[in-house]
Amino acid sequence: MESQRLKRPNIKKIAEMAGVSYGTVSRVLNNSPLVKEKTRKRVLKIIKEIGYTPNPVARALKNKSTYTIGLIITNMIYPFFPQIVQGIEDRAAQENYSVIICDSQGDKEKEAQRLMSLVSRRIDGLIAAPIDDPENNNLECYRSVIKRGIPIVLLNYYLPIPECDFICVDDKPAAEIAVEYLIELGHRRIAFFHDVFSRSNNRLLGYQEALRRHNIPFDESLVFARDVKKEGIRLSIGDELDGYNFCERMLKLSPVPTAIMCSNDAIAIGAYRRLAEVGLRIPEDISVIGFDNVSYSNYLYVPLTTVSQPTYEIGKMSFELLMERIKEPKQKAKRILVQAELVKRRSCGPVREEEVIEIGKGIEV
Amino acid sequence: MESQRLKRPNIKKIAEMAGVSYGTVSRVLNNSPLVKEKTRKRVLKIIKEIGYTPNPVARALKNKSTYTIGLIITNMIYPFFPQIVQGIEDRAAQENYSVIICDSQGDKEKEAQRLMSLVSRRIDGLIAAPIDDPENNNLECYRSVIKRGIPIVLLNYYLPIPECDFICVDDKPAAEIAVEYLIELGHRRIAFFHDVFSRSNNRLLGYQEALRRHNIPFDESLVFARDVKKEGIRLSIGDELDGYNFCERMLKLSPVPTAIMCSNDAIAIGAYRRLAEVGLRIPEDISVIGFDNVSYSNYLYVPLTTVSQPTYEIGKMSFELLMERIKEPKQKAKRILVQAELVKRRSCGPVREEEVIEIGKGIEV
DNA sequence: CTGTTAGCGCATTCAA
DNA sequence: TTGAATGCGCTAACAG
Repeated sequence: MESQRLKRPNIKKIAEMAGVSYGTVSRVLNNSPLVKEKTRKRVLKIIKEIGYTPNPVARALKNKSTYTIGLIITNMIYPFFPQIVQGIEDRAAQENYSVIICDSQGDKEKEAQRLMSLVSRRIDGLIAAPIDDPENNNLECYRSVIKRGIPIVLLNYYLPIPECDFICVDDKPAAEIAVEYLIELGHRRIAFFHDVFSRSNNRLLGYQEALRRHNIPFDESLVFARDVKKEGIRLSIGDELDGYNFCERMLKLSPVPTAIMCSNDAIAIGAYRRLAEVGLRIPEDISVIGFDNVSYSNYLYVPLTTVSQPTYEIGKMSFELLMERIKEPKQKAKRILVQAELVKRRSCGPVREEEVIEIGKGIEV
Repeated sequence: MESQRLKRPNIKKIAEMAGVSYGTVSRVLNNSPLVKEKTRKRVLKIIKEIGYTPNPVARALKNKSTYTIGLIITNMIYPFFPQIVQGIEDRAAQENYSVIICDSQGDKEKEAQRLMSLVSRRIDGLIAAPIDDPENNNLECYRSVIKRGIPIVLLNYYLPIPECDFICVDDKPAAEIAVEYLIELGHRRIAFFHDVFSRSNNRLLGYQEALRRHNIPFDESLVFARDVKKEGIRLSIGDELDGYNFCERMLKLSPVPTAIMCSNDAIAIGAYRRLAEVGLRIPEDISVIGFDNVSYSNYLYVPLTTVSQPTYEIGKMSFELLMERIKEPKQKAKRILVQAELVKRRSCGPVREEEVIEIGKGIEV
């Protein structure tokens, strides 16, 4: 049963070798000023010589702090997350924290299981992107984490728990700026392609706000979304297909919209594909804007204008938020909205003069 | 200094409430048969009532096993990794293991630092995708991990440490099959676009092997690679630009190759872009094959034929390899090569009859 | 400044 | 079948 781990030197061994008590070694390790410089030097020398590192497990048992945080995300595959994780991990490493990664894969049971596992592991804090579904999330589980005294920084999706900090990109103005850009180019009939996340609702709000500001009536038939009731909540994987399908449906509208605002780049690339099949040129016939600025968006056959989120930075900030809260557990919860930025490339152009778009001369498929 | 953690019930508390000694509670927790059924029931009831979970920190201190593994990868952003991580994490969770994630970002110092941190945390094992550079890796650090008695499963890049297991996609035959497919379509002048990883050397080998088998002489001028000496080893980020540049250079060749084998999809999309600019049609004028089968590859303006690696499965397998080794530390190291698969889409077609390709009628850029 | 010692929560051995 | 006691490696309080 006992694992085959090698016997590692411990504090007693060091003490013995240095000819001091192990309390003294502990003081050296913790930079206590109550050690004579000479003794400290001697102890440090021995420590270096045999490559001793204090056992964090024992330390954690004593201190009730594991120097470990949990990170739970909805899906690594979604291109938003890897950089976030990178930002968190990088910042955490600087502070000697380790990050336990958990991927709920959008599955409520998995999320609950991971949450309990993390709690039982005595993590010092949690950064969590909860499952983005108001009707089917693990709110109570998250509450119980807080009740256990473990601070939480929420990412992307807010849960109504007053003790939690929250960080997210400010989607509404981001989308608003993007749509406004289209309007300035003369577009008035702008479609909106939706994914299943509530964040894209905020983007929709931004879209509507931009229209309102320019006195363009909101036309619900221009908003395309997956039918969650029929198809169930699925993760973002496969948004390309959604974009493709939305576009197909959109092209049956009359008149055809002259621009599309997509709630992510995967949707945009799906739309691109359908437009190409049908022979519509971007941006001459139709303009497209994406969201996320994924790496390939600049290399589509027409480089995509898209909204860029500072993902690495968000990761870094969320770790810093968590640190603050670990240090000051009682401070008022913060809600941080990060500004995104419109990256203008070639997929948007002035609206066409003529209204009628001819369809059907496209690439053979 | 002491963190504000809530006092959690411990084994003594349970014992007290159940009216037994805490040794008995421990036995219940560890499914010892030396407990009367009635006592067990009573104890379990109390445990459930107050939601007690044993403290894994204390347990680890006692058992010398933390039920934690380390995972170190070269870069989350590289699309290969997220699914690997997902596979590992998912499988680990099933076995009650936690995964500490580390991202070296291709930086040798970071990798060394993470490695030491992981070791000092007493992880039970390590899955590592080491920095892929024969002249500048942390071989000695990895050796010292092994010396500490911590087993390692190597991912992607083999380090000459006999105790390490190894798992990777079998790149050579994968590329070979892809190139063979092009040859069967009649192509004889096939370019190869390289990234900076040693794995793509194996793909190059596969390319050469396929040529050899069909008596096509290898022409070095058809192989395009970034000049690592001049530009330094950089991570895969930005491969799109490489693909674009390679393609630009390739198009100056005379005669222009009729097909391109790319060592990843990002390179392929960059090549696509350049081909579009110049008005070359895929696959009528030129065929393209990628590698990785990233999610968008099916949605390029011509769906990309590409080599698909079972990434999630590889993650899962690497965890299982590690488990085996933790249980049987002395067994002979395994080296597993996973087969990849060619996904045929629309980017490849029969070679053109005429040899001369006209360039310059492309999309205005 | 330094040595001694009492736990942290648990698994396990030894008695009973 | 159960209780008592020891120690895992460390920190911190106390005593000197």
